[in-house]
Amino acid sequence: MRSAPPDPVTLGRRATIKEVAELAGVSRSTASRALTGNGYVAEPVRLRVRQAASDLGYVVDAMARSLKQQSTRSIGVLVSDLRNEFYANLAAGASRQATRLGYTTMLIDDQGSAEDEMAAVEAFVAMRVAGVVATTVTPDTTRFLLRQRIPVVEVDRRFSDGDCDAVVIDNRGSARAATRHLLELGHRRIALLIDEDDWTTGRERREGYVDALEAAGIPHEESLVVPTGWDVDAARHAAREVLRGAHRPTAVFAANNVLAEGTWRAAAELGLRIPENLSLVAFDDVPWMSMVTPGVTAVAQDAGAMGRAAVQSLLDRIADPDAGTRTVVLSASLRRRGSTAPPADTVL
Amino acid sequence: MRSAPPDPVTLGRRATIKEVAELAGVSRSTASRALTGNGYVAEPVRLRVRQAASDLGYVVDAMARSLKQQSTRSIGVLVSDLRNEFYANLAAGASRQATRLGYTTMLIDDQGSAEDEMAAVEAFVAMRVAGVVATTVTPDTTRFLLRQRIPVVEVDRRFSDGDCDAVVIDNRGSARAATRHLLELGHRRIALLIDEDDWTTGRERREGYVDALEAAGIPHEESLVVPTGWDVDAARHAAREVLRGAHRPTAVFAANNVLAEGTWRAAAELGLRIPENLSLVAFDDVPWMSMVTPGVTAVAQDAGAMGRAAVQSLLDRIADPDAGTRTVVLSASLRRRGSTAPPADTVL
DNA sequence: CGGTCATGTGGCATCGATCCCACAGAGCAT
DNA sequence: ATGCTCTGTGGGATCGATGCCACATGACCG
Repeated sequence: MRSAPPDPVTLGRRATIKEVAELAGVSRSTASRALTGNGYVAEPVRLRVRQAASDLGYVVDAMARSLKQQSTRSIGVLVSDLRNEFYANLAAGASRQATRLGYTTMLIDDQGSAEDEMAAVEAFVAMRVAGVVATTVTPDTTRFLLRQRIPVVEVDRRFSDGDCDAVVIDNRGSARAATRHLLELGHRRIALLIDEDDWTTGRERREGYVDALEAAGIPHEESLVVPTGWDVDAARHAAREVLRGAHRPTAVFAANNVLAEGTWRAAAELGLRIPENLSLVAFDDVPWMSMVTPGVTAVAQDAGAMGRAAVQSLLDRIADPDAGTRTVVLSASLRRRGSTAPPADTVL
Repeated sequence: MRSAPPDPVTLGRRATIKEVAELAGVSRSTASRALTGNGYVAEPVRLRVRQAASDLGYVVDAMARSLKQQSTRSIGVLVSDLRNEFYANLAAGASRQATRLGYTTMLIDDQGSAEDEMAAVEAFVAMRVAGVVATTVTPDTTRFLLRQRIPVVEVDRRFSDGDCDAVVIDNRGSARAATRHLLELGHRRIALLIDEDDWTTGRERREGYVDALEAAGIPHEESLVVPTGWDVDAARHAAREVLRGAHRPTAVFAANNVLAEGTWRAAAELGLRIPENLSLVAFDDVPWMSMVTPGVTAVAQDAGAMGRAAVQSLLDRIADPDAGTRTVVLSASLRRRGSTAPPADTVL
């Protein structure tokens, strides 16, 4: 029976700073100073300690550290659905920015459910995260975190106006620009396909649509605002209804990428050619919109930038907890593609 | 000066179990038992403690708990690029499964960089995660974690054959099926567009392609295997080169969704009609492939299922650290769409 | 009435890292 | 010599929750 040398890394338990200190022949205090760089340590001692740590494969126990320091270097990121590219890009931007600034990220996908969301933030509180970036679905979430004195940045949509920082895009202005684009092409009957009204995103997009119509002196026709469910099929059915009639709109403004997909499929099913028979503008540019023929004109919001900005805001807030709350409004741009053209029966 | 009642939640620090115990008029031990449910507590006492906890907004300190218990209920998930839908779906599947099983997730996007990857796993070790699910880019990552005695499950690609559990799909078989589909349609000159060979994914897809050709008795022509970079532009250029010649292939098998996008764009630029002038099969089905006309025939792998399976494997491993390592191979299916048809000059 | 058991409760050490404080020794000026 | 500063090190309390163990109470039996 060969006996392997007792390798503290491969065999025993995980090394602690006490073991590092013993191996280096110093006290725990000195080892701690040598490794963290806080306080005096003679150079040769520092080297000895570092060597011992690496020999033992020592990695600091973040639990013990933050218990003592009463603070962590991690933030919580909460999104509604990672499978949706918008949230995925948002999360990626946030996570990378956090890493860059020396924080680790706890990311939770709450599936858009209020219950899961509350469970998620409880986990964040338990982990004593330094702050949270979230696309919430109820105002309770932010309220709960603020009661626990944990800074929050709401992203994409606002629920707690003024009570916390936020990062959003100019939904109203972008929706107005998209609608104006259609008006300038000569469209007069423009349908708005929209899934909800409770969040600032939906409400503001609708307001922007109305703004543009009013500015053009066009009466706001209630039947052209089409409420629908949140998934592709619901949107497809709703679009089919509104596009079937003889007096159908000449253009559709879809308030998000899912609704745009539904509209696109409905048009194909009805044999409507885009843009000859129907113009289409989408809110939220996603890859398929530039892959199809013709490409879909869309409002492009930079989700990654929103994530980065949110983390930046959060860390600013952590650095100065008493500053006034701030809302960062990012701009979005309209990407013109082939799906929008003057209506067939119009001469400009 | 009005003096507000001293509200422990809104004002002071975060409540500790000691404060809960005092408010309930019991000892810390009893409070702990009442809240965790381990050990005897009389029913009225339990209620009093729970009430006190909720009055104070008490949330357990996960740091202190896991320091004491020497274990955590969180796992690390490491992916290469959240902006890529494949990884986003994988992460979503993993995260949801973990939540379902009572674990929290630390998710890190390492941008496909070996350095970031090592930093990420150091953070995981520091947080004392119970295990890690990762799409790694070097064998070092897994090795490092295993040395720290942290269970690892490699997903999508394997680097540490046999040393740890893994969840992959049947790349070779799926690539074989995709190639065979083209052969059955009558194609004989089939190009393979591929970006790398170092990972098991690329290597196995290539092997599957070769398998199918050999089985059909078709000589493997070296010039039809086209190596390219990893982004859309590189793929587009490479595809343009191979599709330009007179003696061009009648079909292209793109080894992932990015390469398929490049091929699609190159074909459009060259005025090649799909499927009349060129058939296209992709590995990894993504939404645009069913939005464009014609739809793109593709091997669909269920990334969410891979994430779920990986977390399941990880928790199995945590439950039984000494079991033999296991590799779960998920199947993928070929979705036939309009982009594949018999070559123009062939009569079947 | 003493002993045993079941049911509850509290004291206290413990997890690992940090950091305040005390102190040692060296160098230097008074 | 005494007092002072500067550099460097170690002792020990501390963070919050847990869970072992000892002990208290009451019921019940022999």
